[in-house]
Amino acid sequence: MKRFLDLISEEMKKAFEASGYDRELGKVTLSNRPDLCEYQCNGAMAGAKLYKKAPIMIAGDVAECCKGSDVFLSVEAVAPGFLNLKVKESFIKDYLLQMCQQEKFGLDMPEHPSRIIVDYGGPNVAKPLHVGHLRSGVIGESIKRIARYAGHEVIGDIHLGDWGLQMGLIITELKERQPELVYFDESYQGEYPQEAPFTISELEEIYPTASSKSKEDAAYKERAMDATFKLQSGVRGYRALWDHIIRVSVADLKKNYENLNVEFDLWKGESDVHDVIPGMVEYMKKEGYAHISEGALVVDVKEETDTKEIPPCMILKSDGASLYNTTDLATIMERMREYHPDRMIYLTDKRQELYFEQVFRCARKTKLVDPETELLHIGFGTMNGKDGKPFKTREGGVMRLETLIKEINDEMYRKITDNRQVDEEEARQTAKIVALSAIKYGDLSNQASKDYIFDIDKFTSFEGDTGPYILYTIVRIKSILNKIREQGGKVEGTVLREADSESEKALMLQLAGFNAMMETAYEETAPHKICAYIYELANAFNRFYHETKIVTEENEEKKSGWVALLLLTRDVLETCIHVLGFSAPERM
RNA sequence: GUGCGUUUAGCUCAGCUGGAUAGAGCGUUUGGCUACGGACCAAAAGGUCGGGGGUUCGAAUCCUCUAACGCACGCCA
Repeated sequence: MKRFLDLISEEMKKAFEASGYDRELGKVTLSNRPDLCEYQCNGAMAGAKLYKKAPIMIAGDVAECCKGSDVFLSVEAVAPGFLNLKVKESFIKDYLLQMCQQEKFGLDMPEHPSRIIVDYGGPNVAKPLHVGHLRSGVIGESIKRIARYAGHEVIGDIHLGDWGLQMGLIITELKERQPELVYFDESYQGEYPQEAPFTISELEEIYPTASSKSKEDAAYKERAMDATFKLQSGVRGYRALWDHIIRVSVADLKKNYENLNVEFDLWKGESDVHDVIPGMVEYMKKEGYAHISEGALVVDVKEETDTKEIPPCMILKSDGASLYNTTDLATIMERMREYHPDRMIYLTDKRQELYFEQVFRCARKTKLVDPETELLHIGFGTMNGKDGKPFKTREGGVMRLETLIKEINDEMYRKITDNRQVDEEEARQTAKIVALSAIKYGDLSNQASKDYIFDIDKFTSFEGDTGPYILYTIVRIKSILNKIREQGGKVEGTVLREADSESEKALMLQLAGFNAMMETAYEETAPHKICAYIYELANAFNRFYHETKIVTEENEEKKSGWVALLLLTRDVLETCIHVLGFSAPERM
């Protein structure tokens, strides 16, 4: 279905053509003077030079040509040459009627859907999720859902950090503590136990302990590196321990991500490409892409047109070990082989921008990907505290994600139960839903690439540009619809009517912009545009609601039209929050 | 040093790819509850868009210089 704005532009272009001017001048945009008009066209001013004519004259000609249009209620030529447009109520109604009948409110599906892999830039196993992991999960989930809604095939891969020195450290520390464990008995031939010899909380304590020990004690670090080597060369007991570590961590990660409404299709990690690395390295050497520089194996990725220095992409360290680059490149290679995606999107902190530039260039140069495969890095900014510095606990440590979520859940529960009687269980559930909207909307309503201030008070507020305000609006609509049902009124099967007030028309115009907004959000991978849209939609609805008595309306036809409008507003809002990754309760 | 990013109201942020009087929210001030949910609505005050120069009929937006802050620049991820 065509965009609403394109239809209007089309009409305006016809008028320019009919008046003897270039039709391309007829581009229409949203009005930036809502007090004067709904839409505007500035083409007359752009054409003034071309036709050596005063803009107002051109505008006048075009306005004259628009008389009797099915689209425009009024077209005014205003000094110095603006064309101020208002659209006919019947035209808007017809557009919304079509929108209701079509799948996805008239959003066009791609002719050739893309296959997209979203890489969430993997948390490390055995380390608790902290606030730094929030953004990649929240933004990644939304980008995934937006792309799916736009008709593409999306595969989300958590891409765990499960293969480096960290694993050797954990194993070493375990050995220190429980050297009698069967995993360390190299002569052992039997089956290993099913149960892991540690819990998730022990694991979370073991890693930092081991990490700090290795920094102070060189011999300890030596043992950890040896353990890493043994693990990677497939020593049975070490592999069995590793399996336990992964299983325990993944179970915990799943629980945490579930709380955030974030899902992954693939739980792959760095370990999955371990076996293909030697072949890839060999290939890069054989084809002459890679060479030794300062002892390390590198691929040059600088280009003639560069204005800055791009260091080479390192494939192997001078000790022959692989590194992050190696696993990322091998992962790209494997993904091409297994899925052949059209596009890979990486979500990480924006500080890794240069790194990904190198890896992407290297993947292209070494032909690991096709020339048309898109590689996109979305670098997001830091989540800061109210002081503008990276978010910390009151004690100054890194805050666990679990803690943060719990704090917000509790705060929301307090607000919901404040001054009213609510069922405890229901209040807890509602608090959880509303809290999630607060966190996600707070994050997504900012541009991803910018740092933002995580202000709990602001995000959990029910007022202003917040998640809870959006939910409140949805719940309010549901409440009205329920009321009408209770009174035996008709809800399903109602049909939209022409607007008969300014606020109703404004609401309808906002709804008509849905497909254009969603297309833009997909193309620009910009969830914040969806937030801005639903905020305006919620405002438009609340304004309309405030001056319209729906339930008590006696003119049944009118009432029925309003109910249809409520349904559409609710559905569009719910669709939008769904792609943002949260949902609305029935009551709050 | 080089490159990238940021700089818009007291605070937190938009600004639809060059248009009219630069918009929201919070906070401040004022008005609206015999409530389809006042968790709302209406209104006021508040801005040399970091600074200079340029392109243009027209610039927060494009170009250039400059300042402050942040980040990144081969064996971490």
